Amino acid sequence: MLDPLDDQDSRLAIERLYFAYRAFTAGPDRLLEARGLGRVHHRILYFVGRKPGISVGTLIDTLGVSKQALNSPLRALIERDLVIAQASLEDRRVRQLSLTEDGRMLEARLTEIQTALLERAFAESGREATEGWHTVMARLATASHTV
Amino acid sequence: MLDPLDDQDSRLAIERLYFAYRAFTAGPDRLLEARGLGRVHHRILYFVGRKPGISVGTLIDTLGVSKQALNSPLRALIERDLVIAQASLEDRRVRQLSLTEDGRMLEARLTEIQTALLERAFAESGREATEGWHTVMARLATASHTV
DNA sequence: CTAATGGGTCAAGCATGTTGACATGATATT
DNA sequence: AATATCATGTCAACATGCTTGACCCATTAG
Repeated sequence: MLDPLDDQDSRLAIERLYFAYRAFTAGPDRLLEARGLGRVHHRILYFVGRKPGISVGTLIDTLGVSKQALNSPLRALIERDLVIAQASLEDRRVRQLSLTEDGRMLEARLTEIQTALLERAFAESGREATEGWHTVMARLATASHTV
Repeated sequence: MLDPLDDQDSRLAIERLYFAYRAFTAGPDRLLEARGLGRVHHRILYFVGRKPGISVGTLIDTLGVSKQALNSPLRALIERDLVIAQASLEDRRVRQLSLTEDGRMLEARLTEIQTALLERAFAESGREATEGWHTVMARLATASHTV
């Protein structure tokens, strides 16, 4: 086990996570802003890219927003031909969302910005540190369920 | 050097950072909401706690918001006797901010929530992983300056 | 004395979120 | 066939939190 962290160490960890996250979102934010898009659009692009054919309802649950909050940015993405909605074959009430070619390109660029940042930090830190990072982050990422 | 990350690994890292940060802010958010306070209030409490006697202008720069955006939440904290503003002795235009006893207590509780989360993840991950986490995060946290 | 500075405040505007209510078409139930 | 339920879309009203612009006061610098 570890020694208990003193106040200084705790705050150091808090600040590192805080500023790391800021750095992590700053790049995509700039690119999105140039197109008149925001973080919601980014999250939509990301999750639709992750799960092509995802339904609107599932997307709402994933993002944790109301359908009204989702509607406007989603419509914007569809109008810009970044996302396409197709009625499901099994249940035609359900609209299945997926990225268009343009959508895939934009999503890839956004993800790449973040990937580059992470990859660089990993490369500079070495394999062991990278593995440690993943170990800790995996626990943190699931902490919300257990608290 | 590391092998270049494939798409899967990159997305895993992105998602871990995303969800870890969500878990990290969820606890304080709940406590703050119960008092009618928001994240801005938290950040003010945090940075004033970090740098007692900090001026309003410096706080504005640190948080990266306009003075109008800072004004209302700061006033709320002062009215609730969590923060106290005193004219500087050298320059009486400058208001030096610090936490009251109540402010220190609330700030400590908020920080403790995050500390507990981090400390637990560190403890479960072991010393080496914790060091690796710090190594990577330190680089990420400063990445914004170099990009 | 005058200009610049630190800070406060009012106003208008925009973005993003919420809840409520209602519409529509498709599927499920009886 | 009639009806209920479901997935989704949309309009409206409202709250919040941010922005910029403009103007104020008190204090300090020149």
